Amino acid sequence: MTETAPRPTLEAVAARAGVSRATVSRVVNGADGVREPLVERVRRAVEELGYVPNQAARSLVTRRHDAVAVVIAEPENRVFADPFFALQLRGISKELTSHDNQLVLLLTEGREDHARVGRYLAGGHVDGALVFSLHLDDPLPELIRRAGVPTVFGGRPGWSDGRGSAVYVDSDNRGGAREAVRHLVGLGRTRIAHITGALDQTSAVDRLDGFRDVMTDADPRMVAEGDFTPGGGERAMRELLDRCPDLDAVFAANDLTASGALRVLRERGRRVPEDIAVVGFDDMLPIAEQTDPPLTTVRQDIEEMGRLMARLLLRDLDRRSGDGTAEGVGGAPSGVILPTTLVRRASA
Amino acid sequence: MTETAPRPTLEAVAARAGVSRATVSRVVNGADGVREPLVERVRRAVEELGYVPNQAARSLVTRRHDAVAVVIAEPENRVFADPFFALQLRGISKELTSHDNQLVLLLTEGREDHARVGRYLAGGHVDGALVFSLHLDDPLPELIRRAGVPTVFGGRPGWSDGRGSAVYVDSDNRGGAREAVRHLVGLGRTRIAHITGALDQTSAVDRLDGFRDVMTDADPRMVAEGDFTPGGGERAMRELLDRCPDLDAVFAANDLTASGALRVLRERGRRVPEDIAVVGFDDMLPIAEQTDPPLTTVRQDIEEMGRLMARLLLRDLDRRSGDGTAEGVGGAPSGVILPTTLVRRASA
DNA sequence: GTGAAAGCGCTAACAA
DNA sequence: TTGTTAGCGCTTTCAC
Repeated sequence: MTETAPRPTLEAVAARAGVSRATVSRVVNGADGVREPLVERVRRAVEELGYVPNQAARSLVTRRHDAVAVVIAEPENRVFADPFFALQLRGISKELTSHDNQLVLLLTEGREDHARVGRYLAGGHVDGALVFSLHLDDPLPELIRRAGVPTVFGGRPGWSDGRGSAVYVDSDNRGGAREAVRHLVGLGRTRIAHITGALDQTSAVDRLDGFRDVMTDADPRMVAEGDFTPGGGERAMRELLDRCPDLDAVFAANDLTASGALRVLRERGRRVPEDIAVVGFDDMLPIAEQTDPPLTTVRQDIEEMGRLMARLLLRDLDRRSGDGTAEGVGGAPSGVILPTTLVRRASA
Repeated sequence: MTETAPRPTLEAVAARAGVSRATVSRVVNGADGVREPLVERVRRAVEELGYVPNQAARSLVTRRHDAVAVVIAEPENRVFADPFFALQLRGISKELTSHDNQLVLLLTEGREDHARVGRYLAGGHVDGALVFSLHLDDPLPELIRRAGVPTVFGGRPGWSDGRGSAVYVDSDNRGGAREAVRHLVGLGRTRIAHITGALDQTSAVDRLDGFRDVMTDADPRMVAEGDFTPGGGERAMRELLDRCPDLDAVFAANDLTASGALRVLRERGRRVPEDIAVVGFDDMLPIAEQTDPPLTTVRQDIEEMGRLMARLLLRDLDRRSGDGTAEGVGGAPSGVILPTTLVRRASA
């Protein structure tokens, strides 16, 4: 490793180009009102010196950081068990990158971490935040609200309203669930069960609601609670089979859950889809394509969700820097709901 | 959203506590040499005002950012298809967090991104970098070297040495592979095949070497090239079966590959493990436990790898801030190799 | 159109 | 032990 290279400053560039710091600053920041020959000279000096602006110095005066925090609050291990999280990050990263913003990742696992995140957000290190995986009792939204950082949520926040508006991006969980169940109905199935996700998350609640929209007269015993994991899927599937041995279809709250259910069905000698049809949710490829049989499932465009969240946030940040203040995007509780599509494979 | 709150400054705290800015700074930064009563007064003022230090101002003078970049260079989609990446991030995040460092995530997908990353790293926005998923022809290491940022690599970098030292953390890919193959030998298998990973990554090469260490006289036709994906596993498995119909075991370069192989075996009516035993690598739970049959595989502690990388980097950063300069940790090309363990399930 | 000068909020000598 | 002071590198009025 070499000596810490003494990085050139604006001053140095100015000297080299024979102009003032102010002029260099203007050129570097693309402000107009500098005459062409000077621009050229400055550009060359920047090039020759390998000048890169010092972000800290800049932030100190502009109060912008061109950085966004991504907060992933997941006490359990779920996020880490499926690629959901990676895909969202990718979408976010692409969008932020194309707007020259940095992504600061904040992973939290317990209560202690919340305080830390709250402090960080309140510390004004980033211009905004993208927040995921909220659970109903999560203290994080409140901390974030108090921190006063512009925020976009991933997934509909679960708090009963009155707590002010929230900007969020979500999949059409309810509509997607309806489509899944209708598909099963269209297959001639009549004894359709549902394995829910973790019901402290709105995505699970919404999918359950979608199920009920179609199965208006569903026997309550046809619904078993899962938790979005394969293990939960297994447990729930066993319950269902014990309670209602004659069921002929299952809609699982996600693909992981479905994979657990499939395992139990195989173990109990039920053929899929002949005896029991199975539909999942997510279309996580490494899961959905690898199960036996491959899973019919509801696809949501995870990467696009991430992208859209970032886009909404950046737009909001731009608006704020115009006037001094701003409401949540649009001034009212606003959510953007992305469509889902049913992907047919062999399981239903 | 409310007005942008005018955050209190050191000055404000000092005024409130009736001391100088310097004293407040000392208290805030935990420097000793301030008498108890004053400390107390300052603490109270900080509390009352809700003071949070302005990181930009601090960095401007200290030239520390307490931030580390995590660079994940993955042109393909592989990282996003398995939870590898999430686990490493978790390990890194935990370690950084406990040392009050932030994690800046840099995802790259193509050549254009490399330049951007290089610029960012050279821009002195972060104190160091953790870099993953290097491929043999990757231009990134060179960019990073030129940026002069202290770096720890995840996985042994593939360049032929002479290009200077590199600090890295890796699993014992070769040893793990040996153990896997020996296990198959111990099972009485004699016609053992190997499906490699993407051979432009050292992990794949090392696992192949491990295979060869044990199967010294292996028929070259018993090795088929894969790419760490299920699809690659399928393709390779078909090849192997066509070339050597009498093989009785397969060691796959990772679990995803193994899952593809299993699918082909099932499709061709070969029983696992009776006819053909299969061993994977990684022990990615959602994959390894869900396959049919569950996968015997070589576990590497991914999260610990991430943790260790962060620890090494932070230690190095601390050392540097002591004297002005420093060599790569230990002053020589140095790698830390983490042990692997064989996990027995049903497939072998 | 360009430059001079005044800070942004903080740390780190140095004095007291 | 505490306070005073001089910048860190940049943007941004405000004159010219």
